[in-house]
Amino acid sequence: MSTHPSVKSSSQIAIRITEAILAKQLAPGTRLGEQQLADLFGVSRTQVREALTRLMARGIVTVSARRGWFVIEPTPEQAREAFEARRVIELGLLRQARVRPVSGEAIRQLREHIAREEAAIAGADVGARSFLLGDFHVCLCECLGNSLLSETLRDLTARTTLTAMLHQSSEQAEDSCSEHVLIVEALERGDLEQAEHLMQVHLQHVESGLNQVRSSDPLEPLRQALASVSRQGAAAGTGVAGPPGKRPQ
Amino acid sequence: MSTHPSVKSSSQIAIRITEAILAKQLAPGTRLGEQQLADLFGVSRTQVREALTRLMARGIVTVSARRGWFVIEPTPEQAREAFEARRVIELGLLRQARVRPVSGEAIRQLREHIAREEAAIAGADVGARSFLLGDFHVCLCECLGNSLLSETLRDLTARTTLTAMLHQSSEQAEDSCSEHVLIVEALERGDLEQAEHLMQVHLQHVESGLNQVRSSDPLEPLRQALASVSRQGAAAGTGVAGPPGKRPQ
DNA sequence: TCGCCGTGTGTTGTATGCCAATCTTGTATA
DNA sequence: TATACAAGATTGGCATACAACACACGGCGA
Repeated sequence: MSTHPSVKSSSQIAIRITEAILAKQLAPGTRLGEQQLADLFGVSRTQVREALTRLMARGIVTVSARRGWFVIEPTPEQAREAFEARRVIELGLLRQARVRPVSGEAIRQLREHIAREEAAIAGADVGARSFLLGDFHVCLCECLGNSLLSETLRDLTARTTLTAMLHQSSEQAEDSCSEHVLIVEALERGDLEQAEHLMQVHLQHVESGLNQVRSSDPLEPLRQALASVSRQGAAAGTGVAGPPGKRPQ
Repeated sequence: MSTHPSVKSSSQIAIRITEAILAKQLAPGTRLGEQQLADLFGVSRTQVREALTRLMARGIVTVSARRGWFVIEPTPEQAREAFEARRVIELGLLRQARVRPVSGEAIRQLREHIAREEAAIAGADVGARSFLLGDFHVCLCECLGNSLLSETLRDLTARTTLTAMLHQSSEQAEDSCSEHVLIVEALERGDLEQAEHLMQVHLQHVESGLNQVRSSDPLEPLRQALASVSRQGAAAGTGVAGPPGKRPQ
């Protein structure tokens, strides 16, 4: 899978990178060299640049002039904004859903998604777990009938995930999953007010993890700078989009 | 300004195209030839492709394989989705704003924006008017403190504008502007519930314009196809894709 | 030893040329 | 009239070249 040369289009590359971030396989601040990625995916720099350009437009990577491309490292302020944006969208979504009742098919899909979450948690698959826990919100958005917003939400989720890595929030996977269950149950009952409340609380829980760290440890940025480096090495170890030849170990 | 070679980055090109769309200077379906734009901006195809790629990621243009790039032509269904997304975001925004009161500075900025709207309406500057009427919503979003969402909102506004052109909704500029006034006044009073209601109504008004047309005239797409061509020709007459030299009058 | 400065190296930014794929269009033919 | 075919135009993508710039390294002076 990793060095497979048959990756056709640049969008495939963008998707791979996004997935890697959502699965916590790419740490914030990771360098994404054009030539490196080109070699890895077996394409030319042209395609890689196109993919990175697209990701930049979505706010997932940044480019430092003539220095390179990097996975974004959200500042606490940016993290707050991302959560705020998620609150606006997800709560607004549930509120608007009052007009148009949730279909049974949507409920079924959400239940299926939660089943996958539980499987990933049971199987201790960290990557899949992280991905699915974030993807639930995207899935919910799609099930409520708005695929436009789901794209935005996916990007925001990526930011959130990166923030969580950077500020090492304690991801209580089981808690998140059970909260997802409660939300879907409320939706099934048609109790959208309750669903909205539960979502509010859920997002608050997710966000609160990093607030603790931030407020209690003022010299946290330094520790994180170092942690970021070590994690970068770990990412390369997985064999994924992390620099291929790079570390001779 | 038109063939000025000093247009540095591809983002400038993307911005120009976006502005042209928001100002209704680029009709939906307009062809955006790579070489054409390259000549126009005095850069190579490389830069143009980058800009177009970015716009595609934002859902403003599409590329038909080996046929060319085009300004999107939202289908009625897509138009509905865009409005739905705007409702979710803008109403959600106002609801979340209940927690954090609106600052006086924000009110001041919004009032200034409305003043510009009124000036554009009085001056009969169609481009500026269209741009400002749409930009109000983006501006509101930024004033309420979320620059992340404002980008998304800008793209959605672009879609909305294109929809309006395609289904030639009667843009009652004065009405929209006075509704903007009411919304800001509600915000100033701190009556966020009322502001939310007003926004709901306002968006409904904007959307309703095209529903009429769609239901009453089934062969509308053809007429629009021709209208699109004539506009395209007019745009090309200015020296191409529209934005730079603007109207030689 | 410490601090400053030139140089070398690596990476991106951009342009250019090239060629294949294929869509459009115009034309010729049955 | 309708179909088939050929010519032209445009994108899709690659390789390359080269400039601009950032950064690390090593030398030089104090």
